[in-house]
Amino acid sequence: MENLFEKPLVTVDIIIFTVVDSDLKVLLIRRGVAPFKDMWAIPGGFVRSDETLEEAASRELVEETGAKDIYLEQLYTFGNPKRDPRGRVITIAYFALINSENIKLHATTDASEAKWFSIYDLPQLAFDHKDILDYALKRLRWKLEYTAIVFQLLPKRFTLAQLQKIYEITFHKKFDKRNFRKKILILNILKEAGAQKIVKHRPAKLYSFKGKIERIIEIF
Amino acid sequence: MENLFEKPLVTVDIIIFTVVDSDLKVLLIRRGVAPFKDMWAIPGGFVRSDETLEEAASRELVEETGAKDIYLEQLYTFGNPKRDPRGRVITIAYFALINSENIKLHATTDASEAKWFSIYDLPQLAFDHKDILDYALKRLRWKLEYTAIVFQLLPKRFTLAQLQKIYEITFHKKFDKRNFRKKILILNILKEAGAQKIVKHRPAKLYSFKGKIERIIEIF
DNA sequence: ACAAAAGTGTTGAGAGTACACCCATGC
DNA sequence: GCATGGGTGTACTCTCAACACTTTTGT
Repeated sequence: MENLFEKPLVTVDIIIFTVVDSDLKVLLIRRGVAPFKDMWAIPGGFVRSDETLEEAASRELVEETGAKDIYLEQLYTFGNPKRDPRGRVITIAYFALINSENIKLHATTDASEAKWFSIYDLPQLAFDHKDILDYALKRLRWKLEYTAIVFQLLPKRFTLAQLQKIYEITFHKKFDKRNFRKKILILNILKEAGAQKIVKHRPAKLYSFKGKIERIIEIF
Repeated sequence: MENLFEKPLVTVDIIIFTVVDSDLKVLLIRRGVAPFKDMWAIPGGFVRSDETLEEAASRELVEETGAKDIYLEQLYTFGNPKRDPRGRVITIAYFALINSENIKLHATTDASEAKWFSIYDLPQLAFDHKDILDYALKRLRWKLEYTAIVFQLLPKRFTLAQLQKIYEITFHKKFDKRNFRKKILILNILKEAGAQKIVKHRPAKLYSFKGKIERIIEIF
């Protein structure tokens, strides 16, 4: 009866999404220890007693990617008593969006153990991490549809084609170019920011996101 | 350094909403012990080591209201290290929707200590429970707007006026009767289910929700 | 001149909004 | 017959989806 109220371990896991090479990717790490040794897993770690959950997630994010000031949002808390064979571990999952520019700057952390995987071509995952990832993907799609979160996946200046590409990748379907551009531009959230250089075809206009990002994302 | 990784306590808290007397209400309990003795708080309790988080929430729900098979959904996890003055307590908040019929059946649990409060007229709350409640209300509004969750707040058979009333209460504004009815009926999710009796005016048609509730609610 | 991607408008269908009167019942 | 809430239709606006050709640049 006593251990019925035993304290669980509490971790945060972070699903880190990015779009590179026309593909939606997620960062996974290879486990060095049992259980699930050598399998791929979502990065995470224990919550320290002096930090908030968001601080814990943010700290793990910096440890894995070196990237600071990244969009981070709490996803869901997974607490099935059997999810970790070693004992009760409750994990608060976060998801993070990082743009391809930041990746290139910081891809050097522990490179032998961390790798970007296409969301459409995943290895087998440790624990219940496949469920967590499925949930994260659902949330990402929803957020792209109903909020202005997409700009977290883009560099400061981008073309409308890049923007459209992100939607096509995450929703796994094509959109009509004219309708897409009309829909975005009518929102009046972009401002023109010069033009591409050094391309071997007609250079596209560059845009940047006008609003304070926080303001628009707060739809939820 | 050792207690930096001390295990936190983990609780679930449940925000239980209902609509009665043309008002949106939430169930609160009066605390019998310090800290915040005699203040009102969201019901909750510790997660046992053999149960899932949802089972813990469901168990607390039964303990507070006696009601089973109630709609329950995970809301958010609150883990600020200072949220409980006694030490680190992480709480996974759930929210539940219960219809007024069920309330009347089970309002007898520990009645001196539990009470329904209008969401628009709340007492001061213990801990960070006001934040949790604000968050729950946002989620409820969002869900009402974009999912078929409203039927969880209604008895099996209901009138369109009752349905409209719930929207007016939670969004705190009036809707046009003709447009509202058109919008609902065109969705083709209701079926007629007889008529009211014993009313002192023209009796309204009763409707019931056609779909499997789970199917439609899964929008998120 | 050709390859490659950028850029641009119109039409039709459906959804949302505004708005006011008659109907069925109990007393 | 009157008080109470129930029930109904139309016209306008706006948003969304379908659809194909011209423009600019580098080679």
